[in-house]
Amino acid sequence: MTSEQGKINAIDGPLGFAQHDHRTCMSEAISAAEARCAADGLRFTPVRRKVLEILLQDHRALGAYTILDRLREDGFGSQPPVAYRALDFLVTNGLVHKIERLNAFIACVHPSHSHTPAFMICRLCDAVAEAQSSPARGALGDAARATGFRIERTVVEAEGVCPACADKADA
Amino acid sequence: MTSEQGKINAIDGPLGFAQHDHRTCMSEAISAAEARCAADGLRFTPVRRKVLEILLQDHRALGAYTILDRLREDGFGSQPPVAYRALDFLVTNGLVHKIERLNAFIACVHPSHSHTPAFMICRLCDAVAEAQSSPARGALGDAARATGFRIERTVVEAEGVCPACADKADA
DNA sequence: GGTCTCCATGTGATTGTATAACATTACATA
DNA sequence: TATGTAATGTTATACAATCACATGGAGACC
Repeated sequence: MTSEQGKINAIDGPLGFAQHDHRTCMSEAISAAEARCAADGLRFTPVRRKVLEILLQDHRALGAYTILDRLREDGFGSQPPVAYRALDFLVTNGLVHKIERLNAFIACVHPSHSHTPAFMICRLCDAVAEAQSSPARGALGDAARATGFRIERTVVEAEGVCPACADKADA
Repeated sequence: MTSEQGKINAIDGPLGFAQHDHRTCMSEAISAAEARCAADGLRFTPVRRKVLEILLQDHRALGAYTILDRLREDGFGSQPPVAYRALDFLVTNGLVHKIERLNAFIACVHPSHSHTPAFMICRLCDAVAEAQSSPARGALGDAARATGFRIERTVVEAEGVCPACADKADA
């Protein structure tokens, strides 16, 4: 992205740690989710859509009760299971990821293809960036094979300092 | 280290899924913790020792409130901060690890040298085995370098089925 | 020996996260 | 319209974590 356009397009802050055009990003993600659910015979109901929208709007990890508050503001049910069930659906179908370290949830940045996500979490500003990982190919995979453990799912989360916060610290 | 008879001398890799001599394992771990604290000028107080003993006894991940119950049984304070503060100390100094996926804690199997632990968690019996990892050397490390993210700590946890439970399923 | 300070411990209260159990509604389709 | 199923709603509660503040002991210092 060019420097001039970067400024213009960077209306809504970082996707992970980088600037991006947020308006199109959000509508595209919703469309992708609709397509995905239609293709797989899943029901993209109002609550589920709303929860995904909430997560896409902020583009950061939100706790379940923050999500619940926003659901209430929009006239949906306000009891915990309402949020948790929607989150379950979205996580199960790869549209949202849970950040275990934060007990929080974040919209997936490329929900189209199945993947093994890894996350970088800034301990100063709580920004979260999604990356790829393949932990089953490294030392962990070796250990699993050696002991006969069958890996079904992995959690890979790195905690540290994002570029923006590192710059601030320098200044 | 000198086990009297050969029945269970299997001090092999992932302690979680393998048999091992538990009595010596426990006393050795406590001694190691004592030595470590003495060397670093840390206070290995009764509560902290007790919490480590509780975790070593079970050799599995325990929730904070389970630990708290056992502390109470042994005459220690019974309010959450008592357990959490001891756990903070033990985690900070590498004697105990937190399993984010389970919101639970487990004693480290080799607290002597600093390391980047990875865990294999059986979703059927909740057994946890500790292994080594080096996620900063793989795809995650590449992503971090590319974006300028400075990794300080990583969480690597694999969920799946342990050998014992897989055998049961076959039978 | 005093006393001061630091740190650990203890307690009560509160906030946040997650699920159990059950009632009701919406929807497809037979 | 009747029926089965999935989704939603509600109450209540269990589990996880932190805040605020009081107490007490060990060591440093005069």
